[in-house]
Amino acid sequence: MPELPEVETVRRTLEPVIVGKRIERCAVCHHRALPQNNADEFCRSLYRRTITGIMRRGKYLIISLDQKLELVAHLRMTGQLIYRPKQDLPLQKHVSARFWFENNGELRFVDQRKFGTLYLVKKGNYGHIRGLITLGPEPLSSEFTWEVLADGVRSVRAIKTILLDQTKVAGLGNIYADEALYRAGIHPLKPGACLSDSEIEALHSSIVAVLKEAIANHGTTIRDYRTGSGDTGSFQNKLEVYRRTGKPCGNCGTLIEKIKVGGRGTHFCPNCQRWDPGCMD
DNA sequence: CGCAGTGTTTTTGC
DNA sequence: AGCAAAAACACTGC
Repeated sequence: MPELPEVETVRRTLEPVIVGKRIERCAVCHHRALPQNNADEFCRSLYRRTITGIMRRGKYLIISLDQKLELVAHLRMTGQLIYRPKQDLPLQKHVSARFWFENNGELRFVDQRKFGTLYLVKKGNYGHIRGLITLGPEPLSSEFTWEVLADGVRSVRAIKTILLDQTKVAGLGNIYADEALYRAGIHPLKPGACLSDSEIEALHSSIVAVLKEAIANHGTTIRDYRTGSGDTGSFQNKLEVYRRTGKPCGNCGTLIEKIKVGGRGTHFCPNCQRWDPGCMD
């Protein structure tokens, strides 16, 4: 489910409705969602805490509370964080955790595959959230220049694999890695070290552009992803290669192909995205 | 019915 | 260093 645009959309949709609210009760339905916290202690610590903000870093959501606490969430494949203003959320399968607020309203963590995780930490104490502390640059921040991308790309690994490496760029997943490479006209198997400066510049602007457009469209809903309001996104209608195997490329008409790169399904146009295996010589 | 595949990440062993 | 596979799990599609 959630890559940077989806997590950012959840952040933006939750912010106006949960910041300032006070948690009155909490329930943990799937204890594995808390890899580092005891469920009882977790709920006790959250009792009557007020939400003071919600931030995003890569694919992590960080909900700040008073008493210098932070609730860090990673939605992994199918996690949803949805706020409902009344007690009107119907019973549903796969509820991992529930947070009830004063004066009604509930924030619910739903996760079909149960890979998603919640951590309650003292502000900034991310020591045991390894994926968070090793995160690379935020692609929509000013620190993410094409030169920074060029540094990350210096490797014999396939460029698609590098884009999925969260220590090189934070927040790209399978959908937007494929879409960015298509826009930049770069074959997903091309070794990072083979990219020219102009290709890296094109890739850099493609990454920024596709992420911004996806956020403007509230993310991509294939199946499970929902915004913080429970709505689907719409960027699935604008995908150019992802899940378009066998359909014509919008640029040249060649049929989109699907291959495996680093164990992940990878979609590309064999005509627009070419690669000379001799580039490593 | 059975099995491969799915938006993520981490760990292990080569 | 980098790669592949496996592991968390539930469900869909062929």
